[in-house]
Amino acid sequence: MRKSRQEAAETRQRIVESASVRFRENGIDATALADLMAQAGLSHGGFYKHFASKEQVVLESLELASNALRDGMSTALEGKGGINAAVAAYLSAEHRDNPGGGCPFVALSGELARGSEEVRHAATEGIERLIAMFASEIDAPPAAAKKRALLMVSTMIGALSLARMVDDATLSDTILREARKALAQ
Amino acid sequence: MRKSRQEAAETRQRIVESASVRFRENGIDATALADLMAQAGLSHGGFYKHFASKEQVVLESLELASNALRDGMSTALEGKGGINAAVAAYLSAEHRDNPGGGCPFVALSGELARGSEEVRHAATEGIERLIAMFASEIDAPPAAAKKRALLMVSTMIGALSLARMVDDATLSDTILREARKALAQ
DNA sequence: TGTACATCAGTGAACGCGCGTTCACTGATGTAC
DNA sequence: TGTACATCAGTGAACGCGCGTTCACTGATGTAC
Repeated sequence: MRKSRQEAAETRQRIVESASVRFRENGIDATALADLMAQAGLSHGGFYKHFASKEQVVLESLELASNALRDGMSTALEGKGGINAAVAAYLSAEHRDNPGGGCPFVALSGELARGSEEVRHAATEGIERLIAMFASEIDAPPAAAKKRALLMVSTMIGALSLARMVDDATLSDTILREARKALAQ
Repeated sequence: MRKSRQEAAETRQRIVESASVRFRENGIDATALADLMAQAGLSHGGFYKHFASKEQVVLESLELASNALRDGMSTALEGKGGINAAVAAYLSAEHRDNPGGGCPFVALSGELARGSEEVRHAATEGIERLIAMFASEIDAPPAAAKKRALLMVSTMIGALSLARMVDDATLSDTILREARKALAQ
């Protein structure tokens, strides 16, 4: 049953991808390794042929999700909509309703804050890069731009958190809309 | 070993209190019933003499934490510092470093968003009341005051979430400070 | 290029453990008369 | 007020289950010559 190196590398990538989705959808603790192996089309015993522990796939899938978030924001930022388009994409009903493909810092904030040193470090790096990306698009001296970006990201993350917790669709939409309006340049 | 009705009521209260702290500290899933019963000075078998399920103590402890948060904010709001004092208390290093006694909507945001209908409803009620409390202190027509309060709470929750995830103390402090400055009246 | 052997990706069963929940039991409290 | 009985808060062991992790095994791939 041995697979070629390329196939094995593809399998590994598939596991990380399904992990990054399932973790954001259900939480890290609440996602079993057997679940994400099944999602990747494998039986659960093979997990340890690719990873030393659950912690390791958590780290890699967090990095993947964090990169994907920045890629998405970057695409919006570089289009003609600029910051407003990126904010609108982040604070959209679509993002709210699809946590599995969205911001890991909202979907997993509690678990990341309580995570291991390595997990918190990976989270910090992703957050710093996200902030730097927004800061680079703000027309102000670097220090001021970073502070403004810090605040933008705080409001975006808080608004999305609230919009997901609330079970009242109208209130949830209003939270997103008000945050979008407040952050419009 | 039967206890008097008053003692039993006090025991029940103690369980809810220890649950509300442990859930915010460690997360709901990651907190075992045996843990919070031990915290309340009891063996775990007695849990079901007071509650039908873990879900029930989750609901009651969420309500307790939500009320306690509003009481704290209300005390600050009614002092001479007004909104600025309430915001400063929420966005303080002390709050950041003591999740067990703090805002449940930050400590548990992911788990609440993924929770049962009842859990999400309890969360929504707590959030709406918190927003209404801030709105009532804002000098503007009700609809505008509510929108402004919505935005304030979004920024507060997002900033505290970020400040807790980040492992860089300077960055964490800066996030809190910038949010405080931005929300100053 | 062919051949013989070593490697290792993936399978499926098993492991030990901690969890939520249940249960028989104890003995102090509550109730009926 | 006293007495006899019913109730039930709390204990500690047990339950079934799902989890992360390990393991023996298979057979295709990789390597050495």
